[in-house]
Amino acid sequence: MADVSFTERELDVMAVLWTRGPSTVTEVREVLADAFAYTTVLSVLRTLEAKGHVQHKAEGKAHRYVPLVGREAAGTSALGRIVDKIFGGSRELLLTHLVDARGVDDEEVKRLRRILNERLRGGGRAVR
Amino acid sequence: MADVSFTERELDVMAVLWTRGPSTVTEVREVLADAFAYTTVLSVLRTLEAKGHVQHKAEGKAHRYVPLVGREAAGTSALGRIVDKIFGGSRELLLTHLVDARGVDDEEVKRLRRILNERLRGGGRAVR
DNA sequence: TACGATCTACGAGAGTTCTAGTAGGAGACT
DNA sequence: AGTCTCCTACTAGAACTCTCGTAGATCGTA
Repeated sequence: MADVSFTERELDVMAVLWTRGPSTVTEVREVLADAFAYTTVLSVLRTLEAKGHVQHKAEGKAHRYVPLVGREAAGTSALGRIVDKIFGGSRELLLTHLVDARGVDDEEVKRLRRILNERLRGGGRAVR
Repeated sequence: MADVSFTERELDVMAVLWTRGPSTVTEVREVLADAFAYTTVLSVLRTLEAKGHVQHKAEGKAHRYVPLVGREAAGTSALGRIVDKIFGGSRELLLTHLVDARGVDDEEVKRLRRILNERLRGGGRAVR
């Protein structure tokens, strides 16, 4: 699989496509937190397309952009980098950090634990 | 706190400082996976210093660079960005992803669960 | 002192990222 | 047909990133 990494701005745009689904420039622009020129958003989308991360289909005279890379692939890539470079390869350290973050209460920790339990209860796949 | 984000190469170098501790250019260079010119590594370190992420102290005629930003801060920043942008704010989704990664066996999942249990057993701090 | 090794400071070129302006096409309305 | 609006294509400049070369300082040693 090709490298799936995004620049800051590209990630902003991909985030919109992931949550909203296929969108036009105008739609993406409306969702973005900061105000950018229409052409700025268009440029980012075109760059993403050039890199093969999105694709467009005509819709009237506009283009609707469809993400070709899912959250999964992007997440795998980004998380891998973080685990390696920042947490020295330790997933434990990363998890510790995750639950020490502000705003994580016991309820959430329990939900997280449930995920692990389900994974252990055979919900998870075997090690390949 | 100032923005704690690193470019790819800066992160490579910070990773060395985090694992090895304060290091000279030569030391960092030896640890880096890819072969870079001495001056390349020096430049990265100088850039990091200009941004306030590291500091140096003289040691003989060489400089020893000390990280001013810890794994913690960098991790918080990077993880926050990923949770927000890629996993739509869901730490659960991130964790699911983390344990679905290749190479994660049941033993590791149990270790991770232990971390959560300890956190619940009051090892964790109260919610501020 | 002269030489070689080592190290920093500075400069710079190539490539990427970020932002947005301008030009021009196409549909809608008068 | 003329004009307004919306949209894409193209262009471009400023800033940043990545890499490394060259110059010059310093230290140890012959």
